[in-house]
Amino acid sequence: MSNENQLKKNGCSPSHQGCVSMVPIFNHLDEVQMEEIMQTVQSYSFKKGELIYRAGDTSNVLTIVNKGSLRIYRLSESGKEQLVRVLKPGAFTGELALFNETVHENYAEAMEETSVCQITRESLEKLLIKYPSISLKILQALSTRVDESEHQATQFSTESTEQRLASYLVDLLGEGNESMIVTLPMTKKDLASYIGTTPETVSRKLKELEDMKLIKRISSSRIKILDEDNLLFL
Amino acid sequence: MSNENQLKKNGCSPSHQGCVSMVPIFNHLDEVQMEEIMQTVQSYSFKKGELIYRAGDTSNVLTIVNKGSLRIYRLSESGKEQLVRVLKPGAFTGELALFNETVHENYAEAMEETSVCQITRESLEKLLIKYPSISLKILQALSTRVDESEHQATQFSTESTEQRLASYLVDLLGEGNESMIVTLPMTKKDLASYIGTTPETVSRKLKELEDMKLIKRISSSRIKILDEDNLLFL
DNA sequence: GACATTTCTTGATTTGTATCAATTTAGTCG
DNA sequence: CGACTAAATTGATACAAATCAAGAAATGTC
Repeated sequence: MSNENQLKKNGCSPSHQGCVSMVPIFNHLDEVQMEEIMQTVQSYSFKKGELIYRAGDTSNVLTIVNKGSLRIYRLSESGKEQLVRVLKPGAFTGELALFNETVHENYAEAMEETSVCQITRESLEKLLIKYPSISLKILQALSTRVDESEHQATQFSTESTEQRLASYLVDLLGEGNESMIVTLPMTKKDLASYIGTTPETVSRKLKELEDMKLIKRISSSRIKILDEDNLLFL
Repeated sequence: MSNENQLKKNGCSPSHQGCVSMVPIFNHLDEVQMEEIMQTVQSYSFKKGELIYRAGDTSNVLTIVNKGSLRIYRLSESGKEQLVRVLKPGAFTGELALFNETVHENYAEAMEETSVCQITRESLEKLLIKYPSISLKILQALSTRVDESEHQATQFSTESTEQRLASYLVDLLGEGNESMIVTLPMTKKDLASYIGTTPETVSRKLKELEDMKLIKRISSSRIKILDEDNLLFL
């Protein structure tokens, strides 16, 4: 942990109950088993802007988001920052350093007041042996992440900024959102970093999409999707 | 399997011995255990250009490369192809469709005469329960893949084509290659697709790097690295 | 609620890279 | 081996998006 002075450990708070019962990698187990896992899990909270870990740190814990959100980002060789993904409750990070006994390659930063649970390598390995279904859940999660990340890489290398922005908005919309209104979960600066462009270009492209009557900006962070099909068809 | 007529199944050939004893996810086990796994594994071979699977296919097997190489690529929404990675002996693919019981999102094509081993979901799940260390190996491999893919996405979004090409060449060089000569493992067309550019630009950038005395082209597919440090420092 | 600070937007300009077109080179096969 | 096909190179041009700069809006703070 890179900033021990800043975190609050609350070993027995009820908050990490949720942590176990809520996350996909554990919540398929029964009550007794989850109770057992709770004993092995530590809960911490971070204030906005605090780092859970940074690139280069060694670590032997898996970090699971309980409440709030984490910003996972990388720095390129030339020092530019790229937002890799945003972790919402139930998602985990730190698997690279954990499973490969190596250092972190990315940064995890609290985007708001955020509480996380951490489980050590030893505890997790014991659990994986005792409950192989947990392995399967983590394998599912990781293979999905590989897919998402490769999808993103493909978009970066083959699609225009406009297309990437448009499909990001449609992704945000998700299934069966009647209102057709999406709320941007991050600043435009982070959004730009996430889709691999600059804030200026995001601003301009949003205006273009609005001019084309594909979207309508409701407020600075709320956007109404007017024409989902043509957004994907750019 | 998308082209059953084209593949040759050779159930009892010695080739899939190697398949098990060679791959990182199994070769830490002892002889008897590997023998057991060999019983559950099927071996197939593919000719150059044949597809092992395509996007949209359902599948319940994990495919492990035994000999030869596979080209894993994706098509973007707009139909452009992007080379995601090249699988060499010991590497595996198909985990998304396997673990998530969903369809493939990418294509796997033999780059040359290639033999693979396949293991079904049922067999693998039994093995994972019996030998949890296999889970750990797969978790290691997948978390490394997530890291590599996110690294690539970050490069796409933050680095210039020239920098991406240069760091690709340095990556190819690897550790302790005395000769400082790398051999491109794919056509320039595939290389262009892999680093997210066009063949024309690859050609031009290689010339620029040569003009800068950072590399020297020996033959069409062999390149001598003259100045590793400055290649990374572009 | 007014001030300060960051974020966002808009404009003018530059630049990197894609695209199109034409050779040249390399690879393949009868 | 020469003919054919695909791959690679080179040049000219077009264009998307980054950069630089400045003002507007939003957000946070005392």
